[in-house]
Order: sequence, then structure tokens, then C-alpha cells
Amino acid sequence: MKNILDVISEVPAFGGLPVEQLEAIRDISVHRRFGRGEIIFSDGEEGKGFFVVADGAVKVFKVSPDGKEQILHILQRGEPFGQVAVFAGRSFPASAQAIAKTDVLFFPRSAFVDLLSANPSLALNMLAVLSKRLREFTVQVEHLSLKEVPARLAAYLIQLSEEQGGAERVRLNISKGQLASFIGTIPETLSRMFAKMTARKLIEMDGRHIRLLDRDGLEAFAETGKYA
Amino acid sequence: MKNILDVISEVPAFGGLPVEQLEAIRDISVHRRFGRGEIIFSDGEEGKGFFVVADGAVKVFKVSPDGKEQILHILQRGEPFGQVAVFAGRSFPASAQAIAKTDVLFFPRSAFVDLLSANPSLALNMLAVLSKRLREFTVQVEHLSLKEVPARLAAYLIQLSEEQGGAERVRLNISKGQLASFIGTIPETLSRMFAKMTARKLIEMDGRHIRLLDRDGLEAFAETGKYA
DNA sequence: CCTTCGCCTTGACTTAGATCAAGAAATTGA
DNA sequence: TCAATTTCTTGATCTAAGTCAAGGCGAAGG
Repeated sequence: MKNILDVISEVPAFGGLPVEQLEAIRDISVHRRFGRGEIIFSDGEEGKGFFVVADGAVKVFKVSPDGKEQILHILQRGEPFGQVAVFAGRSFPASAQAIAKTDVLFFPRSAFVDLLSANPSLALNMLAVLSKRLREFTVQVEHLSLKEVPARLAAYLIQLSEEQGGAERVRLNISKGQLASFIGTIPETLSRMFAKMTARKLIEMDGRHIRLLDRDGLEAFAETGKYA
Repeated sequence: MKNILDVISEVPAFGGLPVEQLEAIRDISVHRRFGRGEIIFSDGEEGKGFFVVADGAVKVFKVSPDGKEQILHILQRGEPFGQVAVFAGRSFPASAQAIAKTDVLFFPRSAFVDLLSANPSLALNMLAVLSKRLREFTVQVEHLSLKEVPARLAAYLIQLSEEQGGAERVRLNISKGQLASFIGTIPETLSRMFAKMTARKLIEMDGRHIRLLDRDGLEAFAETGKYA
């Protein structure tokens, strides 16, 4: 893993802070490492602090009594998770698991709250981060409730392409099974949708690589769920 | 409407603040009134500030292209809404409508951000409010994705009873049509579920009043969606 | 008091997507 | 490198819940 201060300075939530601030943040952080598949915390567990992904990737998810899972968020380098337990209610509202070998920084609650109290701009940054996550949730609820699976998948692919610089050829950063869980369906259904979109010449698939052949078609598809 | 300072002092987000603080908050607030059915803001619109319900009730919702709506939140007196646009991205992530004659207090962005900067404890309060809402969203996503309609309805009734002091007889504070939209279904389906739960002697209905006859049964139902 | 309008309920039917089952590919690790 | 395990795909079937259609019922106004 890189120098901790470098990692911290690249975290959006800590953006625009003076160096002394970043050093103070570094000084309260604790480095921890998780292997692929390791649980970082579980739904309902008491949270003594929150985390930032330094390297690797983490999924945050809920599980139903019969074992089906819904992924709420996939976190990459620089993204914080577990803050809800720090600012309200103390318990984690979902579970978190490393989906690759992962380095995280842990920030103990009280030390971090002290920093916040001394630092309005850090607090405003955190408000921005939580607000962004709330915005993402509104989209997730909208999708689950008002859109069908093909539309959710199309929207995901377009978003993925945007994250990867608008490339025509995108690479899934998670397995198809995980993707199914993220968009709120099961692998069988996802597989059928990929087949259907391929047949309609909207995409072309090669393992984890997907070529977006008809972005306008996909966008129309994401909007209405109907074939253009 | 009551004295503005009284309203502000009862807002959880402003809890525990000294009087001068509350007065400063009052001094930047703008009182506005909306009739039943009036739109307060629309999805995507630029947000110049956020709101607190002083009296009445507000729904925050998303609409699909074909007009179906999903309610994200019902807000009662003292609850803030529209903060996301203030702290991240500037546009409102959903629409808001008064569902009764409603008084709101409006807080302009920059004046409020100034207060936050000067006031770490106000910022911490806001972090707690946003975190609470994030927690609610995790439950909503879990319900939409992993539970069936009867389970979502049972969970809603139990929550409603808790909000009304654990009473056995609860009163719906929204119409059944709105309730359907809130739990992510349509009025016809909701109606059938009520009929089924009544037949199973889990509840007894009389207009907007519902008697919870078998709380354990409902809780089991909320958990598994199966009849105990 | 009766009429009207919005809200709710009930019935018949359709459908998106889940489940069950089996096999094919791909990854892992010995 | 090859066996083992996991992940993905495809087919057949099932089911929860949405759609369409028709009536009932209660609150609000003439």
C-alpha cells in the first residue's frame, strides 16, 4: 500500500484540507488489511468508527433470511463506508465484505468527532459525502420500484462507461453474480438479459468485457425499458 | 402556526443548541405556506436551500415516465427535507409535495452554510440527521428487493404502531393509495393484502383505523412473509 | 336529502422474473 | 497441467403482483 498520507490526500471526503489537517487525520487512522471474502463488519453490529478503502474493493450489502443478498454499494479506493454508525445510532445498518484483497483505514469515532468539531470544513465535506450517498439511494429505490431489470442493467452499463471515461468498451469490475445482486436480480435473469441485449445488437460481450454498440439505444432502454 | 422560535427549538436537527444559536437559525429562516397538493419542488430543479416542516405533512417522491410514483419519505412537523441539494450537487434528487395544508421554514443555502461553519455542533446534528435518513434508505432498499408486499406492509404497520406509542389500534396518517406508493405497490394489491391479513385474523380494519390483533404473527410475517 | 366525485375494493387475466434443474465455462490451486 | 470448485448459461415451469375493468361506498357540496 502507498504512503498513508498520500492515500488520505486523495480521499474526496478529505479534499481541500490543509496539510496539518490531513496529518491530524492520518494520526488517528489505523491501517487494517482484509483478504478476499473477509467480513469487515456485520449488519446490526456496534460500530466504533468508520472506514476508508485504501486499496482493493468492498461491498456493502443486506441479506434476507433465506440468504439472498442485495448489494447497496461497491466501494473503491478513496471511498468511505460505515459512517452511519458513527453519526447516528451506533450500529451498522448493513454488512461489509472485502471482495478482493483490501487495505482499509479505520477512523475511531471519538477521535474523528473531535476533529470534526475543530474543523468546519471537514464537517462540510462529510455532509457532502453523505448527501451524495443519499442521492444514489434515491436512484436505487427508483430503479427497484419503477424500472424493470433490463432498464436497470442498461443504466448500470452507461454509468460504468462514464466512470471509465466514456469508453465504448467497458470492463466489469465485479462478477456477474455480484452485478445481479447489485441491480436487484439473480444471475439467471441477468444472463438472459445480456443474451437479449446482445441479440438486439445493443452490446457485445466477451467475458468481463462489454462493448456498448448503441449508446442511444441503451439510453432509451434505460429510460423506458422498451426497445427503441 | 406557532411562534417560529418554538418550532425551531422542537426540531431534532436543532436539538441541544444554545438559545443564541436558535435565534440565529430563526433569523435566516423564511416562512412559506403550501396548500394541499401543491408542489414544493421538483426532481432535478436547482435547490437554493432546504426546508423544515413546521405544520402539516409533505411527501418526497420519484415518478416514472408513465406516471407511477414511489414515495421515498413522508415528513411530519420538525423534519427537514431537501438538504441533499444544499450539501451536494445543487439539484433536488426527488420531488416534494404538500399532502395537507402545510407551513414550512425555508433555509437559504449560503446563510445556513455560514451557520454550520461557525457551529460544529449544528454540523454534527445535521450529520446525524442525514445518517438516520441513510439508515432508513437501507431498509427501504432491503424491503423492495428482498421482501414481498405482505412483509413490507406488516413491517409498516408495526412501525406505525411504535410511532403511535405501541398502541394496538393505529391510525393511518396517509391515504391507502399513498401507502401503496410508499411500500412500493399499487392500491389494488394493497387492498388484497389487507383483505388477506384480515382473513388471517392478524388485523381488523375500520376505514383508516387498524387494530393489530396478533403482533407476534405480524412480526413473523414481516420477517419471513410466510404465515406463522 | 340526494348527487357527485374521489377513493377503495373485488374479479379475471397477463406477465416479469423467480425457482428448479442440468450442463458448460472458467478460475483456482494442488 | 489437470482436477476441483466456482461461476455462468440455458431451458422448463411457477408465482407474486401488475393490469384492465367494473362496482361500491363514504365524504362534501348543492
